[in-house]
Amino acid sequence: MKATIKDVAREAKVSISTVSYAINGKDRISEKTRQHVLKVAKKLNYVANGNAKLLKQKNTRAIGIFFNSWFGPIYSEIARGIEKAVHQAGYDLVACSLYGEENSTAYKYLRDRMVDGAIILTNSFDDEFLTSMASKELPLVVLDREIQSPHIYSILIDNFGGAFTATKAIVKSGVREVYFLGGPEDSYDNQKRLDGYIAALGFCGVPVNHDFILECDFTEEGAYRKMSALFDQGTIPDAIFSANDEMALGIYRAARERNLRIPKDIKVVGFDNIRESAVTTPPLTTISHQQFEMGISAAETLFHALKGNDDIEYIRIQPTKLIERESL
Amino acid sequence: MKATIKDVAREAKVSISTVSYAINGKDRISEKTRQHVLKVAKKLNYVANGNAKLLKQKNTRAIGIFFNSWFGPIYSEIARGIEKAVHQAGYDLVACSLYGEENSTAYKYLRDRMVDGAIILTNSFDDEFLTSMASKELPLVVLDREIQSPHIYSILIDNFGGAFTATKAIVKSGVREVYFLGGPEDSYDNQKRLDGYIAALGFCGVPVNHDFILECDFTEEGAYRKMSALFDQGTIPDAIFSANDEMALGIYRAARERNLRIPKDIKVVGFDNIRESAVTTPPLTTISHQQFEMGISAAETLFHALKGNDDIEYIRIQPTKLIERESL
DNA sequence: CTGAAAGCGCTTACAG
DNA sequence: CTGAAAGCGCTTACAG
Repeated sequence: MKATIKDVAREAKVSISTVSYAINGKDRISEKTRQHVLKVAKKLNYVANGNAKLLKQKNTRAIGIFFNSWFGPIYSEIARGIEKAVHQAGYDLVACSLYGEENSTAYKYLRDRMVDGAIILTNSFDDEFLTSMASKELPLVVLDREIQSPHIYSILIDNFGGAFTATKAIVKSGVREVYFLGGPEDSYDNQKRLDGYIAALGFCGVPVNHDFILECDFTEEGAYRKMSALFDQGTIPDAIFSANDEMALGIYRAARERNLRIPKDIKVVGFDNIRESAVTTPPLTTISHQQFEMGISAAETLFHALKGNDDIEYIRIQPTKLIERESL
Repeated sequence: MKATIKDVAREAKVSISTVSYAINGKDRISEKTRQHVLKVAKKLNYVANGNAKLLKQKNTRAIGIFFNSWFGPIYSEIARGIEKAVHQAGYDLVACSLYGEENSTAYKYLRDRMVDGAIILTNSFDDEFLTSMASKELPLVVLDREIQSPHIYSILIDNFGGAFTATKAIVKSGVREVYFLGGPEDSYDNQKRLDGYIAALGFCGVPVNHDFILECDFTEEGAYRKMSALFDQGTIPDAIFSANDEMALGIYRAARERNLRIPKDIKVVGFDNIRESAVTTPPLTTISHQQFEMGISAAETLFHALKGNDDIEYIRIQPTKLIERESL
């Protein structure tokens, strides 16, 4: 059985208070006593019970990172940034998924306040639940999503700006027939990216043609089908701005099957800079959001809130960058 | 401030025991009382303090998954499998990284026994530490690593079998000059994969040529450099078995720069089936280990151990499969 | 410098 | 069916 503070006290012939002081490095006891206690503790293989400690101390010194399901390639850089900042602050980071919904670990850990703060990478928690949970003692940071509520902070990708940059780059490369391959209409990201696309066309003096705006579903397979159909009816766009890289992969596959060359026959620009985009033939020109920095920013916002700062911006927008490769 | 059981008891005008019974659904109290208590609890927004609960109950009902750093694409499927099995068992799954080493969350959570069991996806914990932590109450499952110790179970990829299959497939395709591009010599995976390669050549009656065995470092960049040098000195292997997919990506890049065609000039087979391998040109033929099943297997092993079964195999080997694409 | 004691928020025999 | 009380393993005023 596991040794408790009592066992150590008995064995060391001191009181449990003394053991506690020794273990926690308080300077109230003599160095001699401390050393003695530490030796006994080591011998007994003693480690303090985390739950008892937390029960007294009230705070958990842990930050939760909650997401839908295990990280795809996109999330891992965000998580790395968060991890770095959280560690630096001396907190622990525990990741929980929402697999199982209301019975998921993420749900439970948030509801039971097993963490002092949380960073949320999913939209499976509904706004209402998050609003009801957030408090001064449990601030929340949501990524890529806007919730207007005290103690909830949003970090947003600059979807609009990224799409604007991508579309402008396409037009500058000399084409005027620029298609937009989008995600689901009700997707927040998609809406913003579409706005950026339209704004950039306007900016460049290219009229918007609504036939060029294709609705799809953000998946490789969906894009493959959509583009295959388009190609097979004889339409070969000069250029396509794909609202995410996954779909750009689908465009590539459909084009390759029909011997259409990228970028010669069709120029393609993506969004997200997923790992695959660097190794396609040709490598995909895309918009990168700075995941790592976004993670750092999320964690820092949280710690500011935890410190009680109340002049924190409720919304931060993370800049994007055009990654020029060979598909444009 | 957060409501406690006392607040609920006072407000509901019952004892705290009654509140506890009501909340936990024990059938010792009248339905009427229960409903009353539940209503008050809801009104007060009461949720039980997890730490206090755990302190009494002794076990955490949580499983830890510990890894080096945030999941690359390989790990996420394993995590998915683990998550599914853990959820099914009614446990929580918390993921912690080893970022920060001795001060990392993973280290702390294991040492402080914040979990009832753990699945370990890293070799940053040394064998000795794991051996000292493992017990009947805290069994451990290590992936892709062998530790001989009670209460520690290993789930291994069939590195040998996979390499054997890959190499045999290459020889069967009609070439006899098969190179091996390996990882670091002291890598466990690499050693087993090299053994499989050698065994397959022997099995097919092809003599082993030690000049064909190249040592590299499992990275894209390393492989790119190694192969560039090889090509530039005029050596163009008929075929290469790359001990992982990352390195196969480097081979592709070096070959592409020199207009060497795959598989016409060089056949390439990889190992791991990472996401990128499906979208290269041509798509990479590779060995897949069944990540998801491996995760399920890991979690199930853990729960068997937790239930006190003592006839569990200490080592399980996860089969591999040849994924035939177009690089062979 | 050290110890006896209260208390964190729960659960669970035990008594009635 | 309900309540008073012990106790889980700690921390931390308080007293000496």
